Amino acid sequence: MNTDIRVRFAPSPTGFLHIGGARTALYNWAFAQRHQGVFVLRIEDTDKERSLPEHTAQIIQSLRWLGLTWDEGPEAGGASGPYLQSERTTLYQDALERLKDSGRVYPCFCSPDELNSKREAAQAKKSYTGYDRSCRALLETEAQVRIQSGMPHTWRIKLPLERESIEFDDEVFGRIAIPMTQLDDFIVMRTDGTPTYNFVVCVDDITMQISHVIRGDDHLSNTPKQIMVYEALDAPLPVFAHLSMILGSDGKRLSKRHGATSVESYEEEGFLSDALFNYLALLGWSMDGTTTLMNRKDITAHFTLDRISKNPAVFDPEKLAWMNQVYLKEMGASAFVDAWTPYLLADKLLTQAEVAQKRRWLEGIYPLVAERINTLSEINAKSAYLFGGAVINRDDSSVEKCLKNKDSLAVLDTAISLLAEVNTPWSAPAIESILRTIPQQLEQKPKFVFQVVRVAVSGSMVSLPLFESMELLGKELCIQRMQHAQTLCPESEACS
RNA sequence: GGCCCGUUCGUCUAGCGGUUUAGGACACCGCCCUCUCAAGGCGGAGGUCACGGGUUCGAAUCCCGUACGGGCUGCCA
Repeated sequence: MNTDIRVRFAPSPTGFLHIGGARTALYNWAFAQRHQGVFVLRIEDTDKERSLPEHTAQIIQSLRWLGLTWDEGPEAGGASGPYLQSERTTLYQDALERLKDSGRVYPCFCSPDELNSKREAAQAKKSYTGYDRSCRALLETEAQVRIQSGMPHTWRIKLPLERESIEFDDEVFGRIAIPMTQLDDFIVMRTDGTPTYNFVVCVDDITMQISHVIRGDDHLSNTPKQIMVYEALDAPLPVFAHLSMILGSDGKRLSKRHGATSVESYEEEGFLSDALFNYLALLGWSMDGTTTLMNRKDITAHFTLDRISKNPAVFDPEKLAWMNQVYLKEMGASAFVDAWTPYLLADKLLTQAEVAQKRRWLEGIYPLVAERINTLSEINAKSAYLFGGAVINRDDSSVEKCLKNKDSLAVLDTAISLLAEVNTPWSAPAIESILRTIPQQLEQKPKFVFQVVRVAVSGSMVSLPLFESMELLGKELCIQRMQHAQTLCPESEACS
């Protein structure tokens, strides 16, 4: 393991794992894998109001499901813990003390109201809205007196005013330069003694020795501020790589109104971890412009920061669906049945014991259904008729079109009598060769004959392949269903 | 308002000054296959590379503007 390469994913447990967060985690993970580095999971739970332990559990579950395992973090441990920000307060205190000792921060006694009115005034004049640094001019003795007297105060970082600009090289965006005039002496410690985000994130990344900060580009503009913290703490700068955001189909930030946004919901809808992984990897990164199907190994073998796109990417559910089918068709019968089982149980199609007992039979459904679905959640609807008894629900319009025909009864009569005589193994090819004799026998079109049998046996004009379905149903059930279907047919001309 | 960033088929992208009549994938259309639906095979349509100026023998590729979109500008993260 290359311990010089250390990356992290730092979600706030204020909700489930978002698709965008998952991609950020994935890129960090892939980068760590590529360089045999260390992937750290850190939970940014400083927002007491919105942070919930169950959200942390949910995020952890989603990361695991996607196969994004971490080397250090909750449940994994590690030498640079704790990995919950709420348990790291002494680290932030220590860092602040160091900044006080080195004179890189100063106390600010301006009240929020004061600050607000200053800001509003500046806004009205359309001039610089940052802090005017009035408390920076305070004599240290005066500041001490005020602190001693218990006057509420924050601590602000003392920016190096002599600098013209702060510049850094982003691995994705290239060189970024921000004029010093755009930066202010931002607060690092609040009146209540809690540290602010731009301070904590730096202390954490420094103490965790993060070498590459790979995160959303909403932090691009925050980076210069954070560089100031690194410098004040005399810490070496990490490499920065910012990821543009993921958008919905309308070009706006991906949100609830675009449909599912949580990794959890994609799992529930029956997307495969491998497929979501592949899709997310390609949402903003490409290996060569032509390869679209890549497994985890392919991705980690080729993943480089310089091939990450600067453009925001629109999340395309249709392409994900297509990709999921590709993976469904490749996963194999056994894995398929395993993945399907929770859905079988949920819809009470089978019990756990029946699943085990009928495993081979269930595996037989795989090749029929895999190329007809996009997600696991669609399997039950497509295959429900394979689970019923002699009497099944039939789709009204299918009955109308196929069974109410004057020739339907004759078709079923013939089919039943021919199939009843089968004493070779009940197989799809055998069934097919028998049924194929009916059209010429009755002088009907093959399509008509097969559709009548299909509706009789499956209940619908649209079903999985007919002969294979009949094989799976077994001889008895097929005949019983056809007999029941006959009760829905009008009397044939021959009989009337 | 200020600053920062982005802009190649509907979508994801390839492209890093000449090999480009801009390539691939999803979606779309047509044909073939066919017991339905799919899947698969073959083919097609779709981009004045946001726009306008430069630089250059030559620009999607470099530079400058404009437009549009996004981010930051909090004692939120």
